[in-house]
Amino acid sequence: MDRVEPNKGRARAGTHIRKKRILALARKLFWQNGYHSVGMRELARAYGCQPANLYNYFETKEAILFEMLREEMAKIIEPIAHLEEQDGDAVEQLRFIISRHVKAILSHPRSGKALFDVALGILSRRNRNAIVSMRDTYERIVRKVLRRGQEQGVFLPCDEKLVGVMIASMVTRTKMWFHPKKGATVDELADFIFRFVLGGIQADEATHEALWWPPGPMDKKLKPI
Amino acid sequence: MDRVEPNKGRARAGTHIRKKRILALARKLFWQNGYHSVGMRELARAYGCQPANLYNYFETKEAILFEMLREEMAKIIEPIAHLEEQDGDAVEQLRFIISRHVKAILSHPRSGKALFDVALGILSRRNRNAIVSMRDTYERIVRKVLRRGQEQGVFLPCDEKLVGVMIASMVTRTKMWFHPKKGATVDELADFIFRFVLGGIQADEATHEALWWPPGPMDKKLKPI
DNA sequence: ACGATGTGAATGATCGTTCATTAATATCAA
DNA sequence: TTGATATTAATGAACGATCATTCACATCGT
Repeated sequence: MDRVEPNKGRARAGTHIRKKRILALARKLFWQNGYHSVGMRELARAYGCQPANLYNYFETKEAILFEMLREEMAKIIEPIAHLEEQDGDAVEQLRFIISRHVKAILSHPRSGKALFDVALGILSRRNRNAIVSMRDTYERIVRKVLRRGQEQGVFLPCDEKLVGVMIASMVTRTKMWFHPKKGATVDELADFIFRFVLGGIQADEATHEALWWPPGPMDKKLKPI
Repeated sequence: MDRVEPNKGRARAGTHIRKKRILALARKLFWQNGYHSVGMRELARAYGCQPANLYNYFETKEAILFEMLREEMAKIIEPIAHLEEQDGDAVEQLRFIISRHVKAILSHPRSGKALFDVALGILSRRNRNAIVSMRDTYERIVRKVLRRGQEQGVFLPCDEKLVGVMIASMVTRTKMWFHPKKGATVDELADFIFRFVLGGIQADEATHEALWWPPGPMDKKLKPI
């Protein structure tokens, strides 16, 4: 067991770095075993202290989950925030978004459970709103880029919301199955998803045209939540 | 509260249909609130009996989860099982697979948590193997169809495993966000995903060609778990 | 002295599960 | 048809375990 040796009673070593240490451990354990399966006892044991001590750094267990999710969402949003208003090649912007998103998702260690979705049901209304708001920001940026691409004529007329959901679905799920050891690297995976989103798998151009031109009756109609 | 009135002490009214009633309630509650959040007490209350009585029908709480997942996987696999060996138009077969999968995913009521992935970590090794085996069957069928399409020349040369994962990612995640009330119907959603998989969102044919022909270095290399 | 850091024991709640027991019904021999 | 017996269905109380959390107190650096 990789328990950390805490500075026993040693003050002024920095509350901040201790919080970060605990957060890093929580992130690892929560992703590996799920929020409900990881108790404060287990987290304290990994950190190397008694459970009670954790409450000197976080008010509740939920607060740990919240701060962790906030950090992760920030890591996803920050690199692409400038794309919301900035004009430019929409294709390259989409490539950038997918690449950064995949890297953020696969940055902290190994695979894990579907923590994010479970978490939204655990958080208090206030905390949940904060996380959902960040997710909405991500979705908004993606949609802006998708719309920009349509205006530039490089993307087909399509429902940006729906396409955005599809992209997020594919990217977030990589956490469940991707192992960089075997097969491709993270960069190659991101590149694959990007190209898959752009061009699909269809070889026949004529059928491609027939399917997507003119836009079907639902291309502009879908209203996902 | 929609509690069912059990046949109090009335024997021979059918163990089987009672198990099915409990299973239906468990499915609803597990998807709505998550496995860990739904206790045997809550399930018993919904069914209209004491918690102890549930153990006349299921050995453990995990057994309920397992049977429920087995049913759901069967509902996904059965309609497409014949496609594994049967030759035919791969495009239509893929359309059929996606359509059936979406319908199976969205058949039982409303939205919910990411139950499936969480569940795999809860199940015993034996039960987990059974479910994973069914999931593998689904993946195998999809890959067969994707390969068939490549041989027929209607799909681009690509990694069937990777494309299969992408399709499953998009479809399974619909459960999280799709509401048939607003916007499109289930059929329209399935059609969208199908067309998205086929053709992506790209408008420019030249770029499409450049991106996908010849196949990139990783198109045949990726080895997802 | 004071605040940061950590302990150890205890809290009430909830969890899945077990137990002995009862009521209603089905089965079947006399 | 009746009475004995077995089976199914359900009860209510309790079990031990674990959960997040609290509290009073100790330790140590500055």
